[in-house]
Amino acid sequence: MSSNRQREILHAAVKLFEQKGYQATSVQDIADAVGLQKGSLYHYIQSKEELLMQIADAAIRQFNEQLQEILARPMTAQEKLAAMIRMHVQTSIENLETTTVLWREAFSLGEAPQGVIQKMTDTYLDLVTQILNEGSENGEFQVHHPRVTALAILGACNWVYRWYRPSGSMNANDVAHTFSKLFLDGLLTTH
Amino acid sequence: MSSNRQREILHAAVKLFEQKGYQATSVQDIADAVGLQKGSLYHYIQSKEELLMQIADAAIRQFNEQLQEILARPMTAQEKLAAMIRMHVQTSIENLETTTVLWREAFSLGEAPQGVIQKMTDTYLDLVTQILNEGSENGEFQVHHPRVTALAILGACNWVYRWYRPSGSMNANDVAHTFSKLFLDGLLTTH
Amino acid sequence: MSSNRQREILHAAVKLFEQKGYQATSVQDIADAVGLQKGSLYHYIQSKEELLMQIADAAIRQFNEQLQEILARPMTAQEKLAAMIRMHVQTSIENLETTTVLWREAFSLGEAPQGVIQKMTDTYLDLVTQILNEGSENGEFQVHHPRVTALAILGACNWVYRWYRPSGSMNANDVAHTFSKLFLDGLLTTH
Amino acid sequence: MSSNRQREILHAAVKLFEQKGYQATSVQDIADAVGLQKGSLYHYIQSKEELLMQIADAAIRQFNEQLQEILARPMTAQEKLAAMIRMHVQTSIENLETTTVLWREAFSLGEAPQGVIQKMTDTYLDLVTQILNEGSENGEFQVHHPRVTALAILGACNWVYRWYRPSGSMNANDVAHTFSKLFLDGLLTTH
DNA sequence: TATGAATGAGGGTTCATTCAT
DNA sequence: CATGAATGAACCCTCATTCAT
Repeated sequence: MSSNRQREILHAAVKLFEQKGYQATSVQDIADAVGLQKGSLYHYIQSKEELLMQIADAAIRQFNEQLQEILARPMTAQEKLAAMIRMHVQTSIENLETTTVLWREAFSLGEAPQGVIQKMTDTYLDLVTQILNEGSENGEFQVHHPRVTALAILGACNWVYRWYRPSGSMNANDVAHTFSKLFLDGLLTTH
Repeated sequence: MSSNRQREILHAAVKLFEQKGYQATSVQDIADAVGLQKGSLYHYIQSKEELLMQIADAAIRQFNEQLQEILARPMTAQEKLAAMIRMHVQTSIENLETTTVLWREAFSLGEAPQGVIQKMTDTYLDLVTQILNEGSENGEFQVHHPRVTALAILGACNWVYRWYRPSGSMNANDVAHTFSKLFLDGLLTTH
Repeated sequence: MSSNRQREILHAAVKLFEQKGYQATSVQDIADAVGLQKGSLYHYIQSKEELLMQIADAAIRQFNEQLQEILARPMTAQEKLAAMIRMHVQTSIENLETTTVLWREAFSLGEAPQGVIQKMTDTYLDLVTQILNEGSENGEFQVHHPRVTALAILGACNWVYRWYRPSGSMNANDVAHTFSKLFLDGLLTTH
Repeated sequence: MSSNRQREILHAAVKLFEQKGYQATSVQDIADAVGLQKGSLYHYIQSKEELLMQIADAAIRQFNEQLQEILARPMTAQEKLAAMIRMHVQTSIENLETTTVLWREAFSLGEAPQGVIQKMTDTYLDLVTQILNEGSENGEFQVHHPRVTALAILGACNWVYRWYRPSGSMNANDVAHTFSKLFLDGLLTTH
C-alpha cells in the first residue's frame, strides 16, 4: 500500500515542513527533494494538505498508542506518570521533526482534518488526566485541578520541540528525569 | 506617532492573525477589516511582515518588562516564582490573541526579526532561571537542572494559549494557582 | 512665473531622471529631494510627464537656438560645421544630465509631447544638413548623401552622453576638435 | 533547450519592448502576444528582466562576434574599417527591433546585468580602436585621438536605430557607404 | 501654500492542481 | 509511471494623482 516512494515523499515533506514551515514549502520543493516533477507527485499524494495531515496524524497517533501501552501496565500512578513523561520526551526528541510539524504546522490544516487531530490530542489529555485522578484517588497524589495539571505537564512536554537541540549536552533521559522530579517532588525543600 | 488608524490596523491584524494565521491572512483581509483600500494600508505599515513583528515584539516585551518588575521586588524565591507564574498566565489570558500570535505565528518572520524575538525570549528564560538559582542557593528550592526546569515551567505557561477558552469556568487566577501548587509542592503526598 | 521652487523641482527631476531613469523615479523621490510632500508637489507641476517634457523641451530648444546663432554668423561652411560640433559637444557636456534625459528618457513621453520634441529634433537635423548643402554647393565639401551625413555627425555628437565622464582627462574642446578633424579631414592619409 | 515557445516569447518581447519600451510593457502584454496566461509565462522565463537581458546579450554578442571575424581577415585597416561599418549598419538595420532594445532599453537592467552588457560594449569599442591604431601605425590613417574617434564612429552607427526606417529609400549598403566615405575621406575637398 | 490620507488600478510573481501525452 | 505545459486565482506591494483640511 505505502510504497517506497510514498514513504520517501512523506519523509521529505516532514523535513521541509520542519525547516521552512508548511506554507512556505512548495510542492515543487517536495518534488525536488525526491527527484520527481511536480506533476508526478500527484500520483502519490492527493494534496499538499493531505501530506500534512498524514504526518500530524501519525505523530499524535504514536503518542496515543504508547500512552495506552503504559496505562495497561501494572504500575503505581507515579510510576505511570514518570513513564508517560519519559515516553513523551523521548518520542518528541527522537522524532523532533515530526513532532515539530505536529505542534507547529497542524494549525494550517482545514477545519475538518484539524478537528481529527484535536480529538486525538484531547484523548491524550484525557489519558494523562486519568493517571492523575488515579493517583489522587489512591492517595499517591495531591492534585489541585487534574485537568489543568495535566495541561501543565503536557505543555511542558510539548514545548520541548521549541528548545531541544540534539547538539546540546542533554539527552532525552536527562530531560525526562528533570521533568519527573519537578512534577512529582516540586521545587520546595520544606514539605 | 501611533495614530488611531495605526492602532486600528494593528488590532485588526492581531485578530485576523489569531483567527486565520499570518500566512492565510491577506493584506486585503486587513484592509477590509479597517475599511481601507489595500494600497492605502501602506500609509500606515511598511509591510505585512512588519505588522507581525510589531505584534510579536510588543507581546514578548510586555512579558519581559513585567518579569523585571517582579524580580525587583523584595520577595522570597518561591514568592517570585508564584508571582511570575501568575503574571505570565494572566497576561497570556488577558491578551490571548496577541499571545497566540506571538507563540504560533512568529515563526513566519524572516530570520532577522525572528532573531530579535528569540533573543528576548532567551532573556526571559534567563530571568526565570535566575529565580530558580536564587531559590536553590538560599535553600528554598531543590532544583535538579535549573535551565530545563525553567523551560518546563515556561512550556506549561506558554501552552496556555492552546487550550484556554474565556468561555470556560476557569479564570487566570485559578490556572495560576494550580500551576504554582504543582511546581512548588509537586504531586506526591509522601515527602 | 517660474518660481524658485519650480526651478528647484525641475533641477531635482533632471538629476533623478538621469540617475535612475524617468520610470524608475517616483514622484515621492522628487518630493523628497526638494523637501516637500508628494501632494504638495502638485501645486507646482501638472504631472510627472509634464516635468519630463519641460526638461526635454528646454534641452532641444537650447541646441536649436545656439545652432541658429551659428548659422547667422558670416562663416565658411567648414567653419560653421566646426562651430556646430564645438557647440553641440560643449552643450552636451556642460549639461550632461539634461542631455542624457533628452536622448534617453524622452521616449517615455506620450505620443503628442514626443512629437513636439521630434519636430524640433528634425529641425535641428535640417539645419545641419543645410550647412552640408551649403558647403557642397560652394565647393568646400564633397558630400555623398547630405542627410545621412548629417545624421552620422549628429549620431556621433549625441552619443557623447553615453560615454563622456567629467572625471576623465578630456574636456569638451578636446572632443570637439577630434570630431571636427575626423569629419572634415577623414582618416586617410592618402588624398 | 530553447523550445518553440521560448523563441516565440523572446520574439514577442523584442517586438513589444521596441514598440512600447521595456517598462511600459507588462508581462500581461507578452502573455497576450503568445496566447498564454500571465503565470504560464514563468514556465519559460525567470523574470521579465531576464528576458530583456537575453535580448540585449544576444544583440551585443552578435556585433562582437561579427567584428572578431572581420578582424581575423587579412585586410588593410581601411578595408577593415569599411567592413566594420558595413557590418554594423547592416546588422543594426536587419535587426532593427533588437538593436533598438539593446541601445534604448538595456539601461532598465539592474546593475549586475547592465555591467555585463557594458563590458561587451567596451570590448567592441576596444576592437574598433584597434583598427584605428593599426591604420595609424602602418601609415594608412591619421588619427587624432583613436579612442574618441572610435566613439564617434560608433556613435554614428549606433544612432541609426533612431532614424532609419525600412520604408525609406535607403538600404543598409547606402548608409554604410555614406558613412565610410565620411569617415575615410572627410568632407573637405581641399586636401 | 502645504499636508497627508485615500484612492484604484496595475505591477511582477508564486503556486497547488489538472491533464494530455 | 512520469512528464511538463497550462491554468487561474491570489499574492504583496507601488504609485501618480486627488482633495479636504
